[in-house]
Amino acid sequence: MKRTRTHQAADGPPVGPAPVDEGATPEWRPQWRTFKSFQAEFDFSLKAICTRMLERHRDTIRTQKPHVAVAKLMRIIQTTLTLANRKGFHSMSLRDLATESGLSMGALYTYFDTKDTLLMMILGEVSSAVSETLGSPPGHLADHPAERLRWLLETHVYLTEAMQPWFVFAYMEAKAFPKEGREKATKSELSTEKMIADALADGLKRGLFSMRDVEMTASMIKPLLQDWYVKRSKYRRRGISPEHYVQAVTEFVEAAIRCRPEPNAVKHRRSSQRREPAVAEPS
Amino acid sequence: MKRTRTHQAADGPPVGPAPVDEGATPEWRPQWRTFKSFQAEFDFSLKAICTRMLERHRDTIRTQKPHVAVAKLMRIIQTTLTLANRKGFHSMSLRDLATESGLSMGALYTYFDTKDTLLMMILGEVSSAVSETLGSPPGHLADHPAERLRWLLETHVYLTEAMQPWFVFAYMEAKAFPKEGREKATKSELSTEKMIADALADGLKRGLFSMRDVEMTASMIKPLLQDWYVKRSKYRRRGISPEHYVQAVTEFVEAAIRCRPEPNAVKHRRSSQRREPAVAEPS
DNA sequence: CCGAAATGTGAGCGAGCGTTCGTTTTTTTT
DNA sequence: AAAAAAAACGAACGCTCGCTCACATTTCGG
Repeated sequence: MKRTRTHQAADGPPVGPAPVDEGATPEWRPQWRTFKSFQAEFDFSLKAICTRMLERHRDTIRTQKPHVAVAKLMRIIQTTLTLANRKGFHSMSLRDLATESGLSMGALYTYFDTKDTLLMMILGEVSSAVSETLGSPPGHLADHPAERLRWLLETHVYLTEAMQPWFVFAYMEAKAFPKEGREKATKSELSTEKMIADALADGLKRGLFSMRDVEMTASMIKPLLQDWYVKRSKYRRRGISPEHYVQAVTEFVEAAIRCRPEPNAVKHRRSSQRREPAVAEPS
Repeated sequence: MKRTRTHQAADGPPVGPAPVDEGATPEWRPQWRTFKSFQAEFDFSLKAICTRMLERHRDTIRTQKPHVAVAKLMRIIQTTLTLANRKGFHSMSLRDLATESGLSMGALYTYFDTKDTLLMMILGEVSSAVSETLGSPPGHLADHPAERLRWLLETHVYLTEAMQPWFVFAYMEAKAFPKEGREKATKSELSTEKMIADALADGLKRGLFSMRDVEMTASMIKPLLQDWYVKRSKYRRRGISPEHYVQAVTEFVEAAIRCRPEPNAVKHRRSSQRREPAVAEPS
């Protein structure tokens, strides 16, 4: 009812590495990835994550057969995320977890030795997912801060979309982490902000952006990215797709830092329709 | 070490209702309030809040003498906010609370009949503080959406600064509210967003702002306001004052929606120094 | 300075928590 | 099909929780 449906490539084929053309200029490169294309590149399905989880904790998990272990882990983790995000991790009892996941109390303890270990296992997957995806931006973006900024926003939204319950979990339970975990969370949080700040500083130096304070601007972009997963249900209710949100945030940020297109850089779509006044959508 | 100290009126006398002039034009009005001026207008000290709290719960609080009740309430609430914001409300035991606040278990129960009641009492003060301050914007802003938007951002930041632990508490414990409270929180959250959206829509209609989607823009401004109290310690570490933050957010938002000064409206300071490129502050 | 009203106290209650472990069930190997 | 290995089970344990209540202490008008 409210959908404006302005995002462009959505529903189209996932934009891969570089199928030349479709537009006009030869140096066109498909910048605007879709969530689908992200999913094609990274596997953050429950199964894939639990498989990695098992490998990382072979010594503590007492179940031998991998396929059995992964299957059970999936049930445990799935249920944990659901219950914890509803009532909080501390309020979720292991009896609840056992009942809902269909395992017994004893069976649970084949996969972790402490409730806190379960928490840390989940947190671990979140933080390694962050460094796997955001840690190594494509090299060809090194000299293009505007593109790199977009890539950061896009990747962050898509990652947190793929692992939404995980990120909500990490975000909400962060203060209860056993110190070691809390520091890990803070560090990862700051490193994202640092990446944004670097792109901003770079663009500022090249005269592409304009802002008063780089660090401050970076720390205002961060909550925009977090809002996507923290308030996911609100956006779902309003029918906002990940692509739609990426576009909205990108436009908002680019306008705020007065982002100008790079002179001889990759061209990005949307440049023609960019400055129209737009129509109000009351209420 | 990092402070840039660009905010103007700070340290100066609190800007009251309307001491004409200081600039040049006669219709100058001091728009940029300080946190101090906010505090002069509203009393959100612990004592004041606990006094209101007592009045609102005279029937459930069994202590007769008001000054005794307020004193004890202050100890209880103060301790609750501290402990709950450190470990979470559910992880805070009433024994902890009793010890830290210097009361006995039994004494606590003179002030509430259930742990959940304590939670709801705190939430109640937060939500009534919101409606008291944000609920009635000064009438003279009715026809000036840009000024109204600023007033909203400013007031929100100052309110949450004055009651920071309260807001963190409400934000973090929201999902554990006994339903009634959860709905209240959601409703108040949405009403703030609605106020922002109204100002945006108004400005758009008058041709002062430019944005693609009003509702979406409003929902991106909200997290910027929440960040102030949720990540308060980060900003404290960096030496950012409330005034500084208000300014940064305002500039960021106004640039994003391409806010233009209203033709024949109140003039606002800062317009001269506004569009300079600024210098990077690396790392 | 008394005595009644108001406050404060903290051991004790049952419930529910995280965790363990002797046992049963299932699976695999022989 | 029997024996061995692996996995699942869930009652039981010690502990902490929210909450109560019979009693001790303080307050204060007369």
